[in-house]
Amino acid sequence: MKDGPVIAKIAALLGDPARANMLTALMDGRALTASELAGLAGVTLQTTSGHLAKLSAANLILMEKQGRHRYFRLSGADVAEVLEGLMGLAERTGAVRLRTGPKDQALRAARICYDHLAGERGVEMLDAARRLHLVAEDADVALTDKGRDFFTHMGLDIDRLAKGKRPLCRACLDWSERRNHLGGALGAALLDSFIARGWARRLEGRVISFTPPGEQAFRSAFSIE
Amino acid sequence: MKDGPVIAKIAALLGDPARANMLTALMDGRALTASELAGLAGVTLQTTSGHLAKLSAANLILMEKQGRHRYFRLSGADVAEVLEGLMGLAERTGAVRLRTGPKDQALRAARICYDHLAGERGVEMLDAARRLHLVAEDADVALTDKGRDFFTHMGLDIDRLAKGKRPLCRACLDWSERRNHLGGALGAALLDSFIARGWARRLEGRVISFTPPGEQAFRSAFSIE
DNA sequence: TTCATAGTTCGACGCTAACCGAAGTATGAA
DNA sequence: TTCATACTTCGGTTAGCGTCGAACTATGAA
Repeated sequence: MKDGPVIAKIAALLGDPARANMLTALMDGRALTASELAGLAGVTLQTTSGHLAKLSAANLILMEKQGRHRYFRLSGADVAEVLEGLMGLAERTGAVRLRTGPKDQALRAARICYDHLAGERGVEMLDAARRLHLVAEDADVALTDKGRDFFTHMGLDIDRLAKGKRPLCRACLDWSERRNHLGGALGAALLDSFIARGWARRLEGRVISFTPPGEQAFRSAFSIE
Repeated sequence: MKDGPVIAKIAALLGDPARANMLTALMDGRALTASELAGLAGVTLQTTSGHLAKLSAANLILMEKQGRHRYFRLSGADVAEVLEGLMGLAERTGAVRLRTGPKDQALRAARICYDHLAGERGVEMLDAARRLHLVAEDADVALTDKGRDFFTHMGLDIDRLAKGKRPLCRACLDWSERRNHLGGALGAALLDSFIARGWARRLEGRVISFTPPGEQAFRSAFSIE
């Protein structure tokens, strides 16, 4: 009698087809933009915006702003578990996952995100930087002393970069990988550096193409693989 | 995209406060009547009837007719689990259970159900009969050869009872215990027998009062405790 | 600055569903 | 048979909410 309404409040949120579509699309933990969710749910962007606001207010999803994009993800595994339970109750057959993100393989491999490296290479680089203790997880991402030495040795002027208004390091959500890569002034400087060294170059659109020796040098520099 | 609507269909059923109240009241596996559920949910009987029809159509609950009563129970533990999950999402505190059924302790202990024994004694008796293999679970409940000997030895004329139109054995849902007790011609004959032996007698209303030696004889006959 | 894209807010429309009164059915009691 | 209880069905009202068009804000690109 007391717990009915509280259950109903949450269940009602899951009980709309459009919202349920959005939530199931997020079930594998990826983050999607409002536009992507609108397409998946089959409703307009205005409608989607309203739905996402409700889901956020109930803390079922979290929002991460990124420029003019807003990425939404489930707030936790428990949400996915309840959805799984509901699927079980509905005696569902296997879920069909829609592939999102750039279809072009080149875009997936490496691309520019505003001004820094994104895609598989970008995510690999931040993973490596963490593994090598070049950066530490602070509120966001912070450069370590070791990292300062490392990037200085690479030819970057960290002090100059740190002077600007822009944060030196920024964890940036990757569009295709759905994981973080390195943004901020450092991320931008690194991409500039890679291009200056001839490791990679910009192609049409946002594609970044590493040359074979360039990719090898990149991997070697960050001890990848 | 394909599983959203199927989730939504179930979730929408849980998303109405009145239905959620009913379902949470059923979460401990007991069976309740439509009237009881109406009271718990705070809606009229008509409204409740409609809700229960929807929940039944979705196979979230099962209905068991019993004279002019209709008992409803959850169709399975998975329903309760999903409800638990939703409660968890809602960060609920402990649930408050409403006590249902006869408040009078005497009624709970033993009473007449139409014409046979119900309450704690009734449930104990059917449990014992199963344990002693006097009855077997058929579509309903069926007398075994061993049971036929047992009850014949007790002085019952099983052949005569079996000749009537009325089923010999019937599993009957107990009002207070929310579990089955033994009804049917055999159940009625047994209660008659207990009263004839002086083990128990009817008091005002539906209360059946076992005498202390009568209860002892009853327990001894069915090897209870 | 100007334009384009991403997203939100507002307002109005329309549909669904919860709700209850009233009437009808089914079962038990007297 | 008559009455009472338990429940269902029907009909009409009402309220909530999902939906989209249009306008507005914010960010990035040129």
